Amino acid sequence: MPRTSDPTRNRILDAANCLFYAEGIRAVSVDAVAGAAGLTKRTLYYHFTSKDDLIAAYLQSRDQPNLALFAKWFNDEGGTVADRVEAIFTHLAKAARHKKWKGCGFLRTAAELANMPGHPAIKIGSAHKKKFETWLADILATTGLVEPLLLARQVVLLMDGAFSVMLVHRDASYIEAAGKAAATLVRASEIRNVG
Amino acid sequence: MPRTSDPTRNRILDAANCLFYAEGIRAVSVDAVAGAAGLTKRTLYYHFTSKDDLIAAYLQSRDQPNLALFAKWFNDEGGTVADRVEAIFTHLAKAARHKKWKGCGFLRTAAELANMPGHPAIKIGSAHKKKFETWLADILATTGLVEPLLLARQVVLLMDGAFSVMLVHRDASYIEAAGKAAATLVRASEIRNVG
DNA sequence: TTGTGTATACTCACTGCTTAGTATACTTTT
DNA sequence: AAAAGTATACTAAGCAGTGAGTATACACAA
Repeated sequence: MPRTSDPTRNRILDAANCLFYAEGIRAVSVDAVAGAAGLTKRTLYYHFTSKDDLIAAYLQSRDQPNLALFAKWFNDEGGTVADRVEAIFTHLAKAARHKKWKGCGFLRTAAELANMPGHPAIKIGSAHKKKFETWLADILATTGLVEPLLLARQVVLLMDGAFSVMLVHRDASYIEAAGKAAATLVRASEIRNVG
Repeated sequence: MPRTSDPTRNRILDAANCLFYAEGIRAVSVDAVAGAAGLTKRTLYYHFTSKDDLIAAYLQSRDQPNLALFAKWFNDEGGTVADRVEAIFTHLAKAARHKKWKGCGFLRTAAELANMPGHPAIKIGSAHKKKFETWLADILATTGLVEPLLLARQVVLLMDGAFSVMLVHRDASYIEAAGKAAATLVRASEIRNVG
């Protein structure tokens, strides 16, 4: 049984990450991933039991890095909580202007696998989104805002809306509009708390 | 050249609508659509030039019905504009609890075709979303709210966020949270206008 | 130190199936 | 007869997954 730190396994995951994110899950064959990783399909099947297994592992490998990036964007910002939440969107809009940007891998995979609700990859996506929501709710609660759970959820909805709408319009100003909305909601929560 | 009102063409579109929405674009073969429509693939190719053409026609056929439904949900509701906007989300949440519900066909198609930015189906999706945004902005402007364009866009972002997040969590309370956020934003816009 | 056993990590070649799209011919309608 | 519409049967390519075998490395016994 190959170990998690296996360099070959990681090479396959890197290739899967590139291809699945760039082209989509169903559009990329196992052969293509193996080829990009510089080995044969049979070897890939030595490290992963199936394509579904590979898809799940691909998303799992994106969980921590993505969360860390959002946290960094928030933490590097000064000002009020509203400002710092909006900063996440500002950085997202910047990233989204790059040509290779194709939205959120978790959401796109869930959309593609909408006919398989119990798919392992969707569960991993669900856990990932929940982690972000909880992280944000904790921050909002610590700041003393009212209804931090609801507020965090609403910010998440704006963020995921921005991810999705971008794939339709390819216009990063939507992400900035979402950021403004998030800031408005946070400030409304501040006001309600003070008053 | 077959006409738009062709009953056979519509039968194919109905089948495409059911299958593409239920299973996804790439997961459904042209054969499957033809079979569900009760005819052979060759006949389908007489009415549509390619699978991409069929996909685009499928989304085009959903444009007006979907917009009409949202308008009905809004118009049937009494109360303030905020209440009526929130009503759209409430109805959406109700629809989303059905097992067959699989989110927004336009967004899911855009997510699946994220590697083909210029695809006709994505352009149709873009036009559809723009129409809804414009319809809402007109209402908000007529009501005398400040920045109706931005506000309409933010409501759209919440709605599309709700569509997408639902595919990950399968929890309709997210749609209600989005509705509350939309109402909060609309009311914040009212307040700013009055003050 | 040489030989034997074994697990790891890999490749080549393949199966069985599905795919989008087409060449050709038949039927029905006008 | 001519045109529209449909079916049968096909091509050529791609797909996920597998059977069978190989190179390497490392363990341990003689």
